[in-house]
Amino acid sequence: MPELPEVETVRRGLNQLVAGATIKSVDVFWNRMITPPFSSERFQNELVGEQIHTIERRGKYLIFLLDHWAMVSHLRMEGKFTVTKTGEPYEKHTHVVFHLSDNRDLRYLDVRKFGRFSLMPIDKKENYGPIQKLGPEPTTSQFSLENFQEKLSRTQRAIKAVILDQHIVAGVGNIYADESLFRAQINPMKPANQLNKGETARLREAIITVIANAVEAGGTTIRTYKNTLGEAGKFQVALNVYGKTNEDCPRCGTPIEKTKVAQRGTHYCPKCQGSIARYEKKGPAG
DNA sequence: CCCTCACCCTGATCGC
DNA sequence: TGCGATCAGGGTGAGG
Repeated sequence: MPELPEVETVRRGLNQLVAGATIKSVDVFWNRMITPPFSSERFQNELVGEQIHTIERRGKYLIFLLDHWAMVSHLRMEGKFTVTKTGEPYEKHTHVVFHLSDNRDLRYLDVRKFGRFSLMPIDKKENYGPIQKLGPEPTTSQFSLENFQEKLSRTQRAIKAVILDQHIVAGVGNIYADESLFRAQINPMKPANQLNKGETARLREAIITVIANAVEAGGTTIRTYKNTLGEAGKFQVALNVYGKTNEDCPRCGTPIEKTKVAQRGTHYCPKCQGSIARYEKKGPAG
């Protein structure tokens, strides 16, 4: 499940492997992967002869800068890139193949077919709606405390739902949301507008630190996948709560609990972060 | 505007 | 052993 650190790791790998290469032809095997306004047919045709100059990232989006086009790629849940020699048998779940002029393929694999590609004219790349709407990158210089505080004060949604919202801050997904809230010792269900100034500052720092540490570790690898870009991360050894249900909290030894917040599996320490009971909606017991 | 939830997909795992 | 139900969750869009 690629979040910012995994996508950044993929970006670095792609820049090493395919920057400078030229696209000879493109095969799309799952048409829905290519988003409007362009059909998959147009997508394939427009990319012929384009050189890949560099690959950028914004939030969880990859942006391939070509001669005339910016190709935006989102890996969603399970998207992966591989680089292989042309002619190697396609692995299962191969949906898009960029044949390069140097006898290699850049291949896109995605078990669940959630990933998406789209094309923007290079001079209008800033107009790509989904990226325009993103919140700041989670770095000290871009993610200001004042802006974060202002956003939190305007909603009573659960704080976890808010930090997963890409319009508030870009790049945080389910793993790093849980880890950041644990680090800041804040309950995931706490209404955002109930965080005091100290908690808000702590959470901002936690998000910045957790993401930066994960980028440095090359992301988190839950399952290994040979020869796949960005899947040799080491951050999983640093996880404190994500996927640790019933294991001892590394801070206080209390068993980690799992619940659902904003339709997402949510791991937290009931002692360090407090019980969720006081935030649960009243209703029939069950 | 604010918020919740279904949907898109497949594979792994769970309960019986 | 089989088999249906459930879970996994990023982003979008429908609808309350």
